[in-house]
Parts: sequence; structure tokens; C-alpha cells
Amino acid sequence: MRIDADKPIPKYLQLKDILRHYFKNEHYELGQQIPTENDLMQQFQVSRNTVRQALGELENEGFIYKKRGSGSFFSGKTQEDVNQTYLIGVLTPIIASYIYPQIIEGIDDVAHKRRYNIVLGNSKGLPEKELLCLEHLLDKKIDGLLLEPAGGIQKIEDSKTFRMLKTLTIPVVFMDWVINQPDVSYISLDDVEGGMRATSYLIDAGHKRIACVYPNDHIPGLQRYQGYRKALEANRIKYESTLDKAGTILRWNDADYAPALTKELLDLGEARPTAIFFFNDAAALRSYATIREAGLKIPEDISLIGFDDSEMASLADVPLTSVVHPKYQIGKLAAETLFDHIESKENRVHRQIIINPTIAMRNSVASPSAHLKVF
Amino acid sequence: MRIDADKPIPKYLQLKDILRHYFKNEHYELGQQIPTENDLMQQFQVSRNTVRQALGELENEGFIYKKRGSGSFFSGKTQEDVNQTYLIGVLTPIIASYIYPQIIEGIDDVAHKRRYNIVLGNSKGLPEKELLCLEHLLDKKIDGLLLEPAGGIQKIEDSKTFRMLKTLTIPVVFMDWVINQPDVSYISLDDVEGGMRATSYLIDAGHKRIACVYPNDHIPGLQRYQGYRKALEANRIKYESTLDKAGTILRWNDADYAPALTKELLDLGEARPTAIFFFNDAAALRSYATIREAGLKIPEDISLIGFDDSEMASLADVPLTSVVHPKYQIGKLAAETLFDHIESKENRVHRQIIINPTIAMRNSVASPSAHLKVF
DNA sequence: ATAAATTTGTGCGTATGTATC
DNA sequence: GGATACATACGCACAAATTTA
Repeated sequence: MRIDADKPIPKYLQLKDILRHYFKNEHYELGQQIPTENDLMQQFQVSRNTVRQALGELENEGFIYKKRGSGSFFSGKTQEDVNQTYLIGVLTPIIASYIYPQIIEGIDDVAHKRRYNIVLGNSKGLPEKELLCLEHLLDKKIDGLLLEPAGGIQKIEDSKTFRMLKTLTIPVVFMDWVINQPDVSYISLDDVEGGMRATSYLIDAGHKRIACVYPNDHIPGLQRYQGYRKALEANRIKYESTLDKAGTILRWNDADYAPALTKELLDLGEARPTAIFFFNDAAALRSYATIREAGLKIPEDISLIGFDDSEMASLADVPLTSVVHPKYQIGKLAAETLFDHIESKENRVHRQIIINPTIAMRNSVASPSAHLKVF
Repeated sequence: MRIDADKPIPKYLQLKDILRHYFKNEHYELGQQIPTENDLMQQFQVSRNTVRQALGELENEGFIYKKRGSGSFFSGKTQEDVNQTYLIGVLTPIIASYIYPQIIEGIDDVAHKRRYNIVLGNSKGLPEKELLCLEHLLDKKIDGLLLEPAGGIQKIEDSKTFRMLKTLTIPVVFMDWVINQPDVSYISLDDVEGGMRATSYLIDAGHKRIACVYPNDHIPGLQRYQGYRKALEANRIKYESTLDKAGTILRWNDADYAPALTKELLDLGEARPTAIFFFNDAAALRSYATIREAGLKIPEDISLIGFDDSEMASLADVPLTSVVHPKYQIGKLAAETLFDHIESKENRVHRQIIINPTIAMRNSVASPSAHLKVF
């Protein structure tokens, strides 16, 4: 390579570029001395000032360091290393409750081992806020992003956030969300399968009148409901709209709607369900009091199954059987995938992992009691 | 100010310093033009190269920006602004459970409004790990630190971490910890007062045989126990060592020791306590099953009071009366104090806030039942 | 609207200082 | 001490962008 005076590109910039490639192609090692200023002057036929300007910028950018009286040396850092902040962004709709603290812990454990730290963002389930948080995180020069979309009614693929992510060069891994595009990575629980297994578990226990309590403004909630419908169909159990109880959650993780819906189910009298599948543990546990007030015992009179396998589920007076949400594992897998992407700048192989949920069997499910079977 | 050729300090560095002070003292505004290179050459009797070297570095450091053909302009940034990352470190012994997610949320809500983001650190209650996390966080150039010490047996003031913090220039605010030094800020709950109020609440309900279940390797736990002893003394109730049940928590938030200690209390037969003060909600809730197995009813046969006012406490079948730990509030106050320190680089007025806890009254405390009063 | 003046950017040559080997 | 290498400093010339007359 030679320096061309005719080019509109300044000589010192040409020299910088030449040297950077030189470091890479000649396999410069950390601390290896580079040619002296005088050598470079002669080799490229430029003035010492020009050489110094080039070396000065390379030093500022962290590629080399200089020692007066000794020489200039390669720092061992590549283009990517220099801009590395060892920070990854984690943007979720909630941070303080539900499954999120444990997801975050899974991520942090993986990150800590690699000297990375997490920068938190909290979209509070609002797409506009998600966009704002994303901007804030990018200002912090994160090396990668783990995102659980805020949701909303809109398809994530059509959202402003998604369009913004497409323009980024840093890798992104989605959590708890399935995206029908080949060039994205995600780690998600199979919510449909989870709903199906929960319902099938109740069916296997002998139940035929099974209700579902879920929110209709929450994608995973709707998917779990879909699984409920699928399980009924697969077992040729007639779907009854009176047992289909959809509520709305104004803010994330608000299970306040559940007790009222449960009450409606119990008020059906003899037509009431013998088992209820709640879309999450919080909704199920909030309904314990309602069921007790109606004079019914769990699980003798009515079986319940939740979703998420939260700490509260195991601490309840009747420990709640629940579909296991592998929170920590999802965080861990997502972080490992992200670091894989960060480290392999070139051939990024996208991972799309869908985890099949299992069931944590506890004491809230039993076979339907005799007097109900008679009916 | 003049540039002195005799000084061992290079002229361009002298010029940089002069200009920086100039910006400050002459009240330069954002975008205001600074003297041209030619002006500076003449004013300070140096060559254009020297001027350019000084201005070049000032530009690199973010103090000025240049426009070819137009001039050089003050960026409006001060020494501190330039190094600002808009990141604050949050280092706690746990991140995924107990009071911490909500503390973190309180911090994040305050930080978000000021365009700041949280960088998480998780010491897992280990002083060595705390030190390591601190190093990692400092590598990320955080503007401030919120710390809940990992604890351990050693006094925090004598720890390596504390010595390291003393050498820092960034502000630090401690959470949930009282430090007997004038030049530190902290926001803490008064754990002694909390223990005292919990015990007094039981005494006021008519209890005289009150047990305390707590860990003896956890500072806040010991302080709550201290409050228990103080309340007994203040009410002239004789302390009985059989009702004093200390356990050890191997890892943070491990309440597994509690049921066994509760069992020992119940096995005292007629000498058993009529009320138990548990050092936290998790310990109390874990013991519900043990109490039920012994054939006792809460609160008719035995009253319980917890500490922390966690979500689980209100969801329990017998909602647990508990001392309120203002988690979110502590996070919020700590963050506000930290930003106060960050913004007032000079006169930092240290805040030492100790919050008096209140009690969330629920259903787990009643007056001692008649047949026990007879005894 | 154009030309001239101003201001920063690029580049060369030279001299001397200072730290390292 | 001498050679080498980077650091500081001056002067000059021309280019490119912007402002001003």
C-alpha cells in the first residue's frame, strides 16, 4: 500500500488506515513495537508531522500506546475492542416483580463471569416508553441488548422499536417472544404448549368442566388460552363459553381482575367448573380467598392450576400446582446467546429457542369429588 | 495570565489550562465563539501549531467544537460534564428476591427521569465478591454508587470495600445500613425500632410469652432482635432464653432454618409462646405449615408477626401482619440523595436518614386465647 | 450573486528538548 | 556518553469551508 497525494483523502488518514490493516494482517501482538516515526516518514515519503498526526489519533483511539524515548507499540486492541464498554442493556416491561427479577439474575450471573454488567431499562409495558428507554440505553454505548417487548396490541414486527432495532449494529436477543423472521434470535417459553399441558393435566386428573381465567390484552396470556382450547379439542371436550373468562390487565402483572371472574364461575352453581386454569400464579392465588368464601375447599371441591411456578405458589397454604416458567434459565440462555453474537462479529448464527414447559405438581389439583361426578 | 517559556510545563498545556479557566470565569455560553487561532497566536505569542495542539486536545476532551471556515466554539460542558456517563452503579447482596427488586425499581424510576441508567452489581452477600463487583462497576465509569453492604461479620468501616470507597471521587450512598461517620450518606430503616414496634404490638395485644426467631449472622436481623429485647425490657417482661431462637442463614434470604426453630418452640408444650416475632416474612410464612401440623390455628392459638411487608404476606391464607419495610421509598430516597451529590460537586451536604417503620396490620395477630390465659 | 476576507484543515521543513537503551 | 525515539515548538504554504463586504 502506498500513500497517494492526489486522493482527496488526507495523507494522515490514509496512513492511519494502512497501519490499522497492517496490525491485523501482520498479526501484531500485544506490546509489539511498530515502525518508528522516522521509518514511517521514509517508507511512505511523508513528513514527520503527518506521521505524528496519524499516530496521535491511533493513540487516542486506543490502538497504540507510545513511550517517549522507546517507541510506539500495538495495544492488542482491535476495532471492536476499542469501542467495547462491557455493558449490555436489559429492557423488560417490569423489573421488580413477576418473572423478571429472576430472569435478570440469570442474565447477570452469565454477564458477571465475562466482566460484563447489566444496564437496566424498564418499559413498564408501554411501547412509547420502550422506545425512549431504548434511546437512553443506546446513549450508554451498550455492546448488546436483551429485550422483552413491551407488547401492546400491535405486532412487534411492525412497531417503531423493531424498526429502530433493525438499524443497529449491536446484537439483540429477544426474550419470551417468538418472532417470525429468520435473522433474529429469541429464547421463549412455548406458552401455547404450556396452556395445553396445564389443561391436559387437569383432564388427565378426570376433569371435564374446566374453566380458563386469562387476560385478553396480553400476548402470552392469549397464547396460554390458545393452548387451553387446543387441549379441550384434542380430548374432545366441548368448549363452553361460560367457562371462558377473559379480563383485562390495565398495567402489567395486575391480577386484580381474577377474583371477580372466579366469583362469576362459582356463581354458576351446579354448572360451575370442577377445575380452573389460571393464566398465572398471581391470578390463582388472589382467587383463593374468593373460593374459600364460597365455602369450597381446594382441591377437594375445585382444582386449580397456575402458571409461572413463582415463589408464592409454593408458600401458599395449599401449595399451588403450576406450569414451570424457567425464568432463570431463559435469562441465562438469552445472555449466552447474546455473548455468542457479540464475540462472533462476522458469522452470526441466529438462535431461535422455544422451551417446552413442565409442570410443578403440588396440592391444588385432585380428581373431581364424588358428589360432583353424580351431577 | 501569560504563557511562560521557562516553565517546565509545555506551552500548549499552559494554553489549555488558561482557556479552560477562561471559559469558566468569563461565563462562556454554549455555542459561544472563542478567539480564533490567529488571535490566540498573537495574544500569547506562540506559533499556530501550538495553538492548534491545545485546541485539538480541548476538542477531543469535549470542551470545544470546531467548524472549518467558521471558528471554534465552547461546547457548554464543564470538567465534570465531559466525564459524565449517566450511569449509576447499584450494588446489593441480592438482586432477584426479598426487598431488592423493589428497591431497584425505586432507584430506576428516579434515575430514568434524569436520563440516567442503573448498572447492576450482585455481591451475593460475599465481601470478596463485593470488592470484585465494585471494580467491575468502576471500570464502567459510573457517576455514582448506591451500595447495600454485603455484610459479613466484619464491621463495614474496617472492610476493604470501605477503604476502597474512601479513595473514590464519585459520590456513594449507603442503603439499609447505618455508618457511624459524619462524611457518608445513608438511607436506612431503623431495624432496632422495627423490632421494638413489632414486639410492642404483640405486647399491646396482651401477649406476655413472646418468642423471637432470627438469624445471628445478619446485621439487620440482629438489630431487629435487639429491638425485641428492648421492648421486653421497656414493658418489664422477663426475657426467657427458651423463647430466643437464633439460626444461621448460609446464603442470603434463606429462611429454611425457621420451621425447625418454630418446631422447637411448639414442642415446649404449655410453656410455648403465645406469639412469635419472625425476623422476616419468608421465615414466618415457611413456618405456617409447621404450626398447622401441630394442630394450632393462626391467630387464635398463636399470633405471628413478620417483617418486610412482602407481597407474599398479603397473599397468605391468613394474611400476615408485618413491619413495613419501605423498599421502594428507600430506593427512591437513596437515588435522590445520590443525584443531589452528583449535581453539587462542591458543597456536598451528607444525608443520614433513618426511617421509622410502621406496621401493616393484617390477620395473624390476636389476643391470647382464653384457655391459654388460664395457664 | 460574486468576490474577498476569514478561519480551520492538511502538509512540509526544521530545531531543540527529554526519556530510554 | 552516545544513539535512538518520541515531545515540544516555530515558520511557512496552500486547501477547503464559511462569512462578509
